[in-house]
Amino acid sequence: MATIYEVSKLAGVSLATVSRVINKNPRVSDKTRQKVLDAMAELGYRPNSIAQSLASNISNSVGILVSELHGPFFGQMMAGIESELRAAGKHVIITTGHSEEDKEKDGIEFLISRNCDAIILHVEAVSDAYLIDLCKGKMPVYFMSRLVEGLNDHCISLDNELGGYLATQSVIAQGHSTIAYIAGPQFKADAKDRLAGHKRALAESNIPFSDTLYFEGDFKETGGSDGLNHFLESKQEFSALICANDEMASGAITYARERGFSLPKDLSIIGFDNIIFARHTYPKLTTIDNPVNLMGTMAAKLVLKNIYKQKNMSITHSFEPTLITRDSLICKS
Amino acid sequence: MATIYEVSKLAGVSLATVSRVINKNPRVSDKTRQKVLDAMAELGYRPNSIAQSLASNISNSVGILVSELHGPFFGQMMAGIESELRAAGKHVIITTGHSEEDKEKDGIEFLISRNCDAIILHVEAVSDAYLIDLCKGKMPVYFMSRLVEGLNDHCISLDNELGGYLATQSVIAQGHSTIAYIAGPQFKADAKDRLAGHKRALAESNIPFSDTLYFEGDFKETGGSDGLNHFLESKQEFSALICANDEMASGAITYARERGFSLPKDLSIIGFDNIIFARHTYPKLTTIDNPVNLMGTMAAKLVLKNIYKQKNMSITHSFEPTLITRDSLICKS
DNA sequence: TTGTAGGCGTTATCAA
DNA sequence: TTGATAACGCCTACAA
Repeated sequence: MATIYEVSKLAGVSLATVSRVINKNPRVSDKTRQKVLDAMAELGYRPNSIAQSLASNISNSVGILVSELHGPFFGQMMAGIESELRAAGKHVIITTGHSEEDKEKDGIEFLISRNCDAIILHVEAVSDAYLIDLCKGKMPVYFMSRLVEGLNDHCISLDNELGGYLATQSVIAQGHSTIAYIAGPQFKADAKDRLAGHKRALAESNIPFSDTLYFEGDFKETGGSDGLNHFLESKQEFSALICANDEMASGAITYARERGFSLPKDLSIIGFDNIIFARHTYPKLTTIDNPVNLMGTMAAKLVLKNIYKQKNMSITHSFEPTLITRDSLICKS
Repeated sequence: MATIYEVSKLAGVSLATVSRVINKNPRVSDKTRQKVLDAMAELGYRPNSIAQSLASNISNSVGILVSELHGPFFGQMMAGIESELRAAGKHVIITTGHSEEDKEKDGIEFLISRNCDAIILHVEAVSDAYLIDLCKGKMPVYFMSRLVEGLNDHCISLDNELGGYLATQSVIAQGHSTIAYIAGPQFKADAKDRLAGHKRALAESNIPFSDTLYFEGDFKETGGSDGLNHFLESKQEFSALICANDEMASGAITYARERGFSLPKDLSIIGFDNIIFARHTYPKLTTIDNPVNLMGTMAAKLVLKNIYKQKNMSITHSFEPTLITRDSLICKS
């Protein structure tokens, strides 16, 4: 592979001049620039990004930590981040945390050791205190889908409490008053917030929150089936089921049918996140939209603005969920 | 951040010695090694991976190009690749090609300019000739889910023809003889192979292939609904529908119900890929399993073996699809 | 507008 | 077993 040195020789100019045209420094005469460009083309020259990084202390890469690489939620998020960053010539280094504290810390270490210019984290298991500490370090850190106290400027987050409220309010509006709730893992902030919103909506309508109609799931399909099974075993009456995410709602729908339910007549179900697949359940899932793709691009813009000093980036830190009405939630008969 | 130089000073040894302990070179006395280790700990030293890369010409990163970051198929694939590579201390740089020739080439360029040690490609739009040419270059290249003529050692692929055959054979075995087929985009090799398998099974049972029962979809949900709509409009009779992937099958299922079908009684449907969600359609989707996650780890192992010279890596280049029986395919009544 | 020279933090080749 | 010292390919004052 040709180096800057060979280009300079062929073009008959100095290293510095070649470097200038590579970096689009305007202080080069058009004539010289053309000579250099020609030489680069002739040699098939490509800058060595590693050497650039070492010399400039900028790696043009941003680290991303997500819980999982698969799954509709993270897919949308990564797609949003990557497309925005890629368009700016930055690349993403992606790793996973699997929602486990050790693995998340491990992943962060990994990213830091890779000399990213910044890292965007979707962490769930690690504590706020740890993150606050992390932010004191040299590596710029940003958070997706998580609001860390005192670090608002570093966060792109969804108002999960409002989403939880919206879901429950919609259910109540359809005349339901016996409502089961399958929550996400309560060590996850968004799961906790959604539950809080649920309780607020309940309280607002003077419906007591009942422990026997509450189940803590795992945010996966199994959480939905396990939860529903739990409620069914307990012989509680309920006409609606709220799931803290769409995967659990899918699991619940599938399981409900296995148990002989006719949906949505026998049971109304609402989800959360509006993953792509939500419109392909039967009945089509009524859910709360989580604009995670948009939030991904926003996180990327935040990095572009703060780290790479790009202008004209208007940042929205906080997003609001909205109700998506489909067929799985109907009036209580 | 501390450098190797500061460590050497604190430990009272030379740069070279510190470098040796970093690289686990055994030609260092235990005593010296300990001194160095202590110094590193005291300074919180972390090797600068960029400098390492520049000096050693190894970046410890492998580039991945997938069509999309979202979507159940690519999620599984990336998860497989990443977990295997990450365990070996390598990192992945992920970018997208969107199944468009220009963008795929662009992504490959991008990855090459990033000095990856190798790249793993899931490309669909680019020609075999281009890939063969690419392989002549300096960058080691591997292919996921695609068999390039003459580059078998570089490929991890699925026998799509067999999968297509299996699907159709299963449908025929259930007594169906009027069978509609929604294919994937025919510029994609796997879509073409699946169709070939379909035709072979048809021929084997002396069922003529009918153009009027063929539709070329887009591998997305819309392909399923569009295709089914097309067949319905054409007033053809058919008792079974084969979709070349699960997303299209989902779309078809949803659309069939909108058109008043009772599934699977009125229409049997089979998919391909066995994405996670396939068990949550209604009826649960009978499909062909595509072990893409496993194939991802295999691609990673291939790189680990060939590029990073890891031992004990047994490689399987070719995978076989299997039938997954659920509820969407039943006997012709 | 262009060139010179030092430095970025390691690895690797020789010697010792 | 250890230590000098020259790469690695590029950026960036500083000088001209």
